[in-house]
Amino acid sequence: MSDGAPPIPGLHAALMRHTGFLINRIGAVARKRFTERLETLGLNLRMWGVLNVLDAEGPITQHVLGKSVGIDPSSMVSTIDELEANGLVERRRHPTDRRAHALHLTEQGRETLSSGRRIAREAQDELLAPLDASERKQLHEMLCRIARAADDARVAGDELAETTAARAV
Amino acid sequence: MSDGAPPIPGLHAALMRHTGFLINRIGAVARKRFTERLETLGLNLRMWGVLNVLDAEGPITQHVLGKSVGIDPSSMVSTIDELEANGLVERRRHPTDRRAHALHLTEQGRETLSSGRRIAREAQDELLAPLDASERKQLHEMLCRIARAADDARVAGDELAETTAARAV
DNA sequence: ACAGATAGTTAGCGGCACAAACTATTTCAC
DNA sequence: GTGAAATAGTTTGTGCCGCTAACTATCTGT
Repeated sequence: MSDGAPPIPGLHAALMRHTGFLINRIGAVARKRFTERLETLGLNLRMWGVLNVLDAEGPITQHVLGKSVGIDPSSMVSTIDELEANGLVERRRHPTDRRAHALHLTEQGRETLSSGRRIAREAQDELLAPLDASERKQLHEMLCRIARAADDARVAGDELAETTAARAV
Repeated sequence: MSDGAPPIPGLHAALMRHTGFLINRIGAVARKRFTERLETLGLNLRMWGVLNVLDAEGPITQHVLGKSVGIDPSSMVSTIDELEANGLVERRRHPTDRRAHALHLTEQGRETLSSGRRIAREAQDELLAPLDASERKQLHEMLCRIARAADDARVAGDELAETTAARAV
């Protein structure tokens, strides 16, 4: 650091070589930045994900919601607790299943979501600043494929585990 | 869930739209998988990063190493502790600065690193399976640009903070 | 020689993902 | 129908990780 030119940059070439490292690192930065911005709305990442899916899917249960956002059931409890305390979501009675809740987005929830979307757009523009429009599209498409494949593998792994467990019984 | 076809996939469209969400999600999956595999070598992610940079940069101090890998000084202590306990790294005397350690990679460290590289290659191939060679190259190049920009912003932010602090004094 | 910066260490906090155990309810097999 | 197993939600606890603050030892600049 005392040398004139920095002998070692913040990101070392030996690590930049690995695509996995880059994704991991960028993901961490993106998460951190976006989390900071969401705080201005009283939201965290999980709450933001919940609002999005809830808006798209109408009233659903915590279980299904958790699957869609990638939150396990126990973490879902506190997430919904907070959202409900802030008046963004309501736990209503499920029409047919008395074990389950039907989660409803409130009007305020919808408003907060739309503010969140603006913040998300800003954060994304900032993150993808080095890319032009067509590159962003390419990147997005490739990431979609990777995410799908990774999720398929996860689901397949789950089913395999279940099958194995069943076989063991 | 009781419907025949799954009404909601593991990754919901409302979230897949956001590139930031995808990067974040994929980063988490990649991290998790790679971490599991590294366990077979008795390594975690931070230790793996340290070995890589140490191999590339020869003996350096913990401070400089931390900057390169993205580990803060306090976390670096336990990381090096573990590596030293496993005989992969040695804390030797720094030739000119008695406060600092000169970190050396041992022969065993080099061997473990090369096993780690094989594991990293496998994990990367698995993650990027949906992409062909030219797409992987494109993706990598774009991610490099994003990571550089993000890191530059971070450094600039640090310097701004320092300047502001200095001005305040 | 003294003030301030720097390298390393220790301790502790807060957030998060995950697992285990529990209650209430539903579903399925018989 | 009735009992067994599965499911929705909740509570509690555990371990990891990144971060901060405080401390000692040493270096640097004037």
